[in-house]
Amino acid sequence: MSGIADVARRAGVSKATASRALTGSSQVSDQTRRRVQEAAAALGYVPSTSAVSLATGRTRNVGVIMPRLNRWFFAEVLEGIQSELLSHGLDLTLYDARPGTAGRRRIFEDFLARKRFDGLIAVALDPDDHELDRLLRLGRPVVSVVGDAATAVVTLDEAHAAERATEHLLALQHTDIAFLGGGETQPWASVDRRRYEGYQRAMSAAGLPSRHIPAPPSLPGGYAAAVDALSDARARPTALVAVCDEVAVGAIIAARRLAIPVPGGLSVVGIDDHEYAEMFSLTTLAQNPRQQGVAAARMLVGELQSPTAMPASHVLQARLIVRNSTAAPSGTPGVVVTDTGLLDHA
Amino acid sequence: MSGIADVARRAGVSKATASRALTGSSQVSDQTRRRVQEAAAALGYVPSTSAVSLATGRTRNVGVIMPRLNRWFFAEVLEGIQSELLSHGLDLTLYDARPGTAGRRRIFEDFLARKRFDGLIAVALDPDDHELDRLLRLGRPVVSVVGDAATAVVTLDEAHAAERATEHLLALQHTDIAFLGGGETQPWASVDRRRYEGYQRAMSAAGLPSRHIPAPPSLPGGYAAAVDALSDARARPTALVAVCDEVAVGAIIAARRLAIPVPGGLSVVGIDDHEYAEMFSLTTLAQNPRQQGVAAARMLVGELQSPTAMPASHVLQARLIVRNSTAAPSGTPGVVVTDTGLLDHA
DNA sequence: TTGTATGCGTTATCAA
DNA sequence: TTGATAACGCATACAA
Repeated sequence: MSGIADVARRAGVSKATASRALTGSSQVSDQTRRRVQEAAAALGYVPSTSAVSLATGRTRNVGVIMPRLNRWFFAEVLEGIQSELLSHGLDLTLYDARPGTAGRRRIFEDFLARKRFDGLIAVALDPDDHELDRLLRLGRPVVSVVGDAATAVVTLDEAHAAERATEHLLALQHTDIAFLGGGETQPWASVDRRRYEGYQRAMSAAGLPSRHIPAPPSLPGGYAAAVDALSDARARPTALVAVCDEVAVGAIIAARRLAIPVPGGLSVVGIDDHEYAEMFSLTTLAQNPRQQGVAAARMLVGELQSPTAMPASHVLQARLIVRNSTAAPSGTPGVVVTDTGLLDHA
Repeated sequence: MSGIADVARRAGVSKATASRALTGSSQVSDQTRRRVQEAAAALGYVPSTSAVSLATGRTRNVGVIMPRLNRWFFAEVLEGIQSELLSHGLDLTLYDARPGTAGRRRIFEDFLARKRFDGLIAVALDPDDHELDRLLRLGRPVVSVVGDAATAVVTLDEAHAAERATEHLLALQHTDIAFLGGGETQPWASVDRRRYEGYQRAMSAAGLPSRHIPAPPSLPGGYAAAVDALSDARARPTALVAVCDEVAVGAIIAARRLAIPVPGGLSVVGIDDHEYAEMFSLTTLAQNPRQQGVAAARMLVGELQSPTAMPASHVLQARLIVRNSTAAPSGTPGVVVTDTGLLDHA
């Protein structure tokens, strides 16, 4: 409850020197600085954030806006951002902008305009033109995680990740490879689209036709779509590139249910290296969303400390982790697929 | 960029009336109010939050503190809180206070003390005495989601939920029922402990011994623990009460891997009604964390609008959803367990 | 190195 | 109903 005036009085100095001693900015003699600090500690002085903001124009707060919270990727990114901001003494205010909701409109029209933050991190926001405009007109630095810039950006090379996932299957001699994920008709999330493009690129480079099986981006979504797509033994592909690990795991569970051995009868590769990937022996292209959060926060903090031209770009590459959900298609000469799906070179 | 002075000038009134007209507090003639509002709209006037806070002492912001973000329960609660706050025009600042970390200490020592919020929502925080003290001394209303009060609280009746889960199995004639979850030695999360107590209560009421199988509170955790505990066919229980659905699903996957039919050879009941529950036909005691978030936010907002004595308590009861992961133990007279696990009365 | 005085953008008090 | 003016709690330009 005590203000800087109290601290100043107790230390026997003016408010101005007290302020200087505590913010560490200007020149203050070591002795008085110590006295002021002791007084502040003794009184349990905590500066009023609103007064500081009003006087300095800085909030010491960062906004984070994302389309949802309850998916592995988003939660991980958020934790990464949070921990990095924490270490800089910055607060985090969160905006949950689910696409197509009134809440999202409200956020863009009202909440962001309050500019309660020094900078903004947008995670997989996929803003439309109007929203992007709003974002940029804020006059605050913006860093995106996932997305195609216009702002500074930290992102996985989505297309390349999917391309390499596909190439992994191609190298195993698969030719009938389907992409599992993405919507049926409604507009795709940009991430899904880019991953699909990577898959297509690899397929056409191999002279093979693409094949798309729509699936909602969740484990149950992948499960349901896979149960459907895999039931017809004659028509089903020998391998799947899943849009993400959750969908991939859903597909593996579906295969088990249909008594299709993985990887003996079906290979599945994901993208993410999700928390569940190891348990399901899922071959995947690993990314590290937590690290992306940290990187984005760090980028923003740097920009706040010393403003630059901005639009930096930080593109990360996924790392292939081969586990036991991928193998050569059955019948491939030179390899034997055992019961347990282990691959033995004959 | 334009302030209330600009609005006042454009409307031809003083700053004071402009403020009154916009905040809607005092008496202003309809005509001037309209003029002021038009001026504000024309200028795109947005009040400075720090100035408002400094003048009023209110931040129009709510703090949310939770021990983690990347679990279904927490993400759902957070989404519920967020959406409710949004509809009241309140901002949300998030504190990720993972137990035992330096970050958590920093949050309690520094961040909360800044009092950037009018009130606080603590989700499954399990604060120790020192932390609780800090929380209460803040001089701001605190609402907990999950937890044993000292603050106002919105919570599931955890013990009763577990008790009913156990009773469901007892009614099916199970006698060898184990509790899956909770730590080996390290202090349990309070939720886990309370659920275990509910299980114990039902077991001893039935004159049966309790049996505890430790498992980390995650799907892979439940899987690993169940694989371990179920391998010995003679020693394994006929039914499991899982501490939560994620652990329950892990156990179901483990059972499938061990070729133990569910529910034919093993019944599993969870608590939550997680996103995955339906896909795995999991019998469970449903709670609605999103709704709990909404309720907590609503409670806090009410308290902010008209302060009361506080410590209200809002205890919710779980709802039993019987799916297909529970059945009578094999060999029970009067029932036949079919291949697919469907229960037929003979 | 320190103190004085002013500004930050509102709301709130007091007169008119 | 309205207007002038004083807080709100701090940082900072300027003067000493």
